Amino acid sequence: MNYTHLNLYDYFYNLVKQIPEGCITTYGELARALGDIRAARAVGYMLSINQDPDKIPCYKVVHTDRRMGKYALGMDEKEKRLRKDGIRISNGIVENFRERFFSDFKTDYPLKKLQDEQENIASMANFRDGIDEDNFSAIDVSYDGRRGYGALISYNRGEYSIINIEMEVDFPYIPGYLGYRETPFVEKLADGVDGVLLIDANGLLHPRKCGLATFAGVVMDRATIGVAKSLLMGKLDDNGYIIYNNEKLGYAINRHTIVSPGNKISLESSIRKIKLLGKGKYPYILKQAHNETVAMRKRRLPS
DNA sequence: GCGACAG
DNA sequence: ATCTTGTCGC
Repeated sequence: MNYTHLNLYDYFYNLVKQIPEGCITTYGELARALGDIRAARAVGYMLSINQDPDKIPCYKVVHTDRRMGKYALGMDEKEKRLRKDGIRISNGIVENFRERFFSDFKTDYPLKKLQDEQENIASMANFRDGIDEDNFSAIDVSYDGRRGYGALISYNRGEYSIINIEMEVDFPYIPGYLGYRETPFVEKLADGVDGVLLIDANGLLHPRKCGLATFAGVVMDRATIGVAKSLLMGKLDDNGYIIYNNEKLGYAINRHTIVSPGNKISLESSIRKIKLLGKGKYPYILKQAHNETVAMRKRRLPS
């Protein structure tokens, strides 16, 4: 199963280049041009790692409430560049915000298209048991800017083994779109390793029923279980289940161990498996995978 | 004004 | 996730 490989960084920086001379826009407006207001923080993040502030004019992006916002080259520099464009600033507030506000981006709202794709992928997930659960692997990824460090720790046929990889990412973290960021790691790490994949994320417990565990599970036609450390959405009922729109989508083993099925496994089996593995706590194998990715990243940091 | 917001 | 340029809703 294939899916859209979109370089959201490139797409985004091209949107920023569209802001006309003498105009400003907001983080939120750029997020809407991407297709989802929930990308607003990712907009700030992508601007913060902008490698070319002269060609990609991120100084033109300000807060919705007219505050100037931050700038990697310093607030004074942002104010200076804005003033040069005729933007009036007083006490860090944009005075002529209204007449200089630009929102007419030429865009095809890529995140909306990805949402449609997620719904389609979700419709292909199945939650029937049948896969051998005795062999399993845990996957996690750490980041340093656009560089990602992924690790897989597997317990197969009584033996532990570890695989790690390093790749550049072309998609930032945006709540609801983790599949597009991390599926490439899952595919590469789990290729040739059999058994159930435990993924540090949600599966069914997702606004479009397509968290990373489901997304990657369907793409790879593999059994996956999502084990998140915090609640993305929904409410806990009296029995520990997580309910969203009157549907049971997940289960909280504890406050920091949120289980939802990804693909080719039921919610009940997912709960049983993770409860057993972690003895009611966050499974150690997932913690190990996380520790490994952090170690990889620190090893690579400039010495 | 404070929390939500997978990683 | 890292230590970092947000927004909305209660």
